[in-house]
Amino acid sequence: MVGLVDCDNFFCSCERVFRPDLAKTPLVVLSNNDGCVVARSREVKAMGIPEGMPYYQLKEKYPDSGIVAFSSNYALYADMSARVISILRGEAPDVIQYSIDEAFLILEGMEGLDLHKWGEGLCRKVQKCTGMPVSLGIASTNTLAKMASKYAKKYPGYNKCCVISTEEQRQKALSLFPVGDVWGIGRRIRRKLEYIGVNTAYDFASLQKDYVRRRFHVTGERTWKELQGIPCIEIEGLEGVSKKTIVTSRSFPEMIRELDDLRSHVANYAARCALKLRRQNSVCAVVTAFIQSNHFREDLEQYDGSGYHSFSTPTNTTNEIVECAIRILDYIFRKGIWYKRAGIMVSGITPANAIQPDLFEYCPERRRRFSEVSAAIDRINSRMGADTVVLGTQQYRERSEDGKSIKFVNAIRRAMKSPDYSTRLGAFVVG
DNA sequence: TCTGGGGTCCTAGGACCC
DNA sequence: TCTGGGGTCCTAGGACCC
Repeated sequence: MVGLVDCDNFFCSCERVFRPDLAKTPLVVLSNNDGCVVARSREVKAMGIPEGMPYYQLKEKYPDSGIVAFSSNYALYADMSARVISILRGEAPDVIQYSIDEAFLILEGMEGLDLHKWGEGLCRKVQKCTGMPVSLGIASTNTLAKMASKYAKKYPGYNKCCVISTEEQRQKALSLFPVGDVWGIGRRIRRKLEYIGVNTAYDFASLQKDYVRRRFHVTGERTWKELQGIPCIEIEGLEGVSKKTIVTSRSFPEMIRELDDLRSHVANYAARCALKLRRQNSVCAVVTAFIQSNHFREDLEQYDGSGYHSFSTPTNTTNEIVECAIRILDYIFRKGIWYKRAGIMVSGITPANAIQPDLFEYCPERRRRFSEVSAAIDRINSRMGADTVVLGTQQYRERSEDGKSIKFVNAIRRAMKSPDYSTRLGAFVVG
């Protein structure tokens, strides 16, 4: 059997752990730049407010709702996630973290145990030790465990833990479950299925295997099998697995038209990608940069530009990746466009300890020096705080009216961020 | 005025190889 | 005029997930 632990309204619950006064208050957490709603408390969901609603629309449509909004506080969420996972590791035979707020539990060697009772106890313990409310689904496959966790979340009668172990339970669970809520069935496939009269997970599981294979390919067939109770979807954990592509991209709080300002953003995203590469001990062979106009503003000229560059010898140094990104930016930049978003992607990722140098162009001395600079930057920033040391191009400049003085400013708007309660002592110092 | 960010896998089709 | 068979690698686009 496998279990799936899912934190309830994770981001909102993180905020509530340190603000118990908001336990019953409708709560939302916003995306970068306080753009749109990315997490909703139970009360907000009950009001029918959809995920992804722009924050300004929320304020317009629900002016007196008493909804409290938070900017996203990723340091807090990452730390709360680690706390929950560490409790799970102490209780379950094996734990695979699947996302920031979910983990699969491999429940081998627990035959004969009352799994429901065990699960209830586990959820209680997580809540007690971390303050995080979680729901647990237990079944014979990952897809069924996911389904069970949704039942556990939805119906208080399960007391946070739902087990699907008998054939009878499986059939009942399937027949009451909307097909679009099945893990692996997204919007597109749901529409196709509903068109042919398949509305529940039970309907889907009742289709002929060959038909499912033909219409929905291997991925659809796997989901179909998992619903029958035949495990065939492997889970890869978050930890230790090297990413194959790494992206850093952001929307800007305001639109930008100057190349100079775009450069600061692009340099920062490139530096961030380089850091992520070094953290997983990798190098990349390809850097891609892209810039986009504001797609919501149909009245303005639209432009999506992108370009890439391949290194003859793969690298992870900040200097090289930033330099390369800026060069691409200069090439794809078009004057007169109001830009709203930019990003950097690194790909062609391989282990840093197995670099294949270019036969003719590789300059070991140059590379060695850049590597040392990056290593020094990492050491300083890990001790003194992120971005204590950055390259000159990474600084966000704001010119004064007369153009004489330059001020360095923050790039992302987070007007309603909570303090970093669990990771900075200073968070508790008033004033 | 204000609209997020980061990933993976699969398939089809083209290029190329022997 | 006739024109095989089998395979790999790469890429773009689609679909999904959180």
